[in-house]
Amino acid sequence: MRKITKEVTIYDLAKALNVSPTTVSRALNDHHSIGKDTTQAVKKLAKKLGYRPNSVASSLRKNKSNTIGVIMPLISRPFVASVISGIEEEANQAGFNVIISQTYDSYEKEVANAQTLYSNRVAGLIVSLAMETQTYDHFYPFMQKDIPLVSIDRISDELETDRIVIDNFAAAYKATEHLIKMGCRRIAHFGGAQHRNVYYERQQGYIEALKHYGMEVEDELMVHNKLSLEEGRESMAQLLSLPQPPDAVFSANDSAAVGAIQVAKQRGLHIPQDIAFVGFNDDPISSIIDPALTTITHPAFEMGKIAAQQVLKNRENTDIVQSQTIVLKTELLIRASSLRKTT
Amino acid sequence: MRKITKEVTIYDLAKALNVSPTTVSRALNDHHSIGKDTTQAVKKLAKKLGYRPNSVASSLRKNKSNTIGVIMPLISRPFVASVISGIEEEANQAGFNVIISQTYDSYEKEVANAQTLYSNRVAGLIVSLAMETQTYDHFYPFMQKDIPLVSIDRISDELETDRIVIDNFAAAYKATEHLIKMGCRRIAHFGGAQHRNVYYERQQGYIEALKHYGMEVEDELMVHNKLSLEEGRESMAQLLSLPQPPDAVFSANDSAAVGAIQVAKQRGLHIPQDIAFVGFNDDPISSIIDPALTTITHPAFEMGKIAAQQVLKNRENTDIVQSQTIVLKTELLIRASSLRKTT
DNA sequence: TTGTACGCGTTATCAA
DNA sequence: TTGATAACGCGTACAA
Repeated sequence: MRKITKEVTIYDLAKALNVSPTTVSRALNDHHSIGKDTTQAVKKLAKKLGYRPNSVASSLRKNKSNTIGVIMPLISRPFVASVISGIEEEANQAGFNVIISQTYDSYEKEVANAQTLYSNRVAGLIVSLAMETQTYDHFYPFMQKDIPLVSIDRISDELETDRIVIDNFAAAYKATEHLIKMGCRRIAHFGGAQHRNVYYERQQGYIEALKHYGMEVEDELMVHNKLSLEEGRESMAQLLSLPQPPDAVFSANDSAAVGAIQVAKQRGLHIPQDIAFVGFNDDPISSIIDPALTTITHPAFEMGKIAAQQVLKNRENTDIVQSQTIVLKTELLIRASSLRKTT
Repeated sequence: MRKITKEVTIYDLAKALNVSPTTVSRALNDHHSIGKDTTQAVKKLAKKLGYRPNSVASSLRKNKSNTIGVIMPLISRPFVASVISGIEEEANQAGFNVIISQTYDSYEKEVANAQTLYSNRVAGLIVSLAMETQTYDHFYPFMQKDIPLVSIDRISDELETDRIVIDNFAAAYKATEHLIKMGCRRIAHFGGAQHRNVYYERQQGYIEALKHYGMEVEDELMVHNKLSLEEGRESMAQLLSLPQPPDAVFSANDSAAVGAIQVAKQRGLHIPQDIAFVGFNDDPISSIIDPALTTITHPAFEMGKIAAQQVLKNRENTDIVQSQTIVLKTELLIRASSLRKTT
């Protein structure tokens, strides 16, 4: 039979040491006003008796927990997993925990998650919006209570928060320009939902590069799908059945690009001679596919760290501060899938 | 200037409706003893006033939160990400949240995470042990307080908890047997740290299969590394420089197998004719590498769901129940990397 | 079916 | 440098 031991509280410590609970509380929190010996004695006894701080009680009293809430579309995406690791690292260093929740790109789930995290009185919230989301009222309670709110990657103009993003437009422009310089003349694009900033901006970067180099922007070469491996395959098949198929694809993510490469290979096309590919994200699969996929690198871990830093920084800040937008650098990582010639 | 609105509490609702806070509390929790009209009126007003339950206060009062703690080695591993999704799905359905923490396979991190989760009074804990961990005292407080504790995948004999695992021995046996039946005669093995059950069992399955088919178990063919892609490469290079290199590799995970395949291809070896490969986990990269990697499928999502179910089931259970071990099925997924002949 | 009164463990406030 | 006291918001024994 297991023994259910009663919890040790600061009262128990106080009694045993003949001091007040206040003193114990302060000692445990390294309050400056407590004598060194007292502090040491308290900590020593706490250790001896196996005292475990009850952060629930502390959170209630302070009306704020030591937990940062995180809402992400899907943690199994390598990009997202890295972002979370970055958040965790920074949060843990500051003694904060992280509650992670997934939306599966559903608006409903996002609303539910936001409410739950609010109920848990998270000290801050880091969000990457669900694909579906187009209204933002569910974040209003956080803003009303001045709970730091930071958007990552997938943001919205209608949601005024600190933002950690990359320059999707520039990255896409660079990717497309690279294909052009490699001699590609009919460049297709796989894009995602256009109401989500990242996909819109990537498509705009693509379009702008084409225009700048005097190439036509053709609707039949701009495909919108869910950017899964499967849909990448389907879209590729569709493009290859055009009277004039493309000689390159710039995909808004790696999964779809990899699917497309698989189809192209099956059809006996030579990559990159017959058709070149550029993806986006630098997921692990991008370096495994053969030929290796040229892609855009994302500083995901860094983005997570900065997001957590912003939350921690804004934590005590009741002032009216302008929301910040931090834009991180991306790089074009050239690999075999697009390297038609060496410059 | 943002307004900091005061929180709406059950007291506010009570006053407005001229009932007691008790009634409000019960109504919100659908307590049977409260009249239908009262309940409805309370809920309606709660919605109108934007009442948000304070789960921190509730947790303190009940001395138990509605949060399940999760400790995993590294969430960016596809297997782990799936497990977490399974946990989340089940937990959310029951109105529970999930706090996720990573150990990065470090013992110290694991201890710290356990303490933090304990301080947060999680309602249960789901753990997949860090590679380093060899002592288990940090889980003792949970057992003492009868907080449901469930181990997943990476377990220990010394840690008596419910367990959700796969039959690593059988899976490894099947994988090795498959290679034998494909005509391989010098089968190497990539294994991980042997004090961690999963890697030990996989190696034992490998050894047992060799023995059963009258093949010799050679030390030089059993390589232990960290099973990363990079170390897979190194180990492969090393094996290929043997006087008698292997004609097959059974790797305890996919990453190392993929690295090995890359090296074999670079050396001009034909796969699977010259050398065959089997991995473990069915990670996304296993189907992207060319030739596609034969591997063992893991019901990761399912394992997560069951783990959460166990936690929820044991939640109110102060009885002395024997800890359960649930073993899930794996499958050998045969792909081109090992298919030397069709049977 | 509803209400009264208390306590969960901690910290903020004010006083000493 | 320390202490007494109240309060955070909720749930529950007990009473009505």
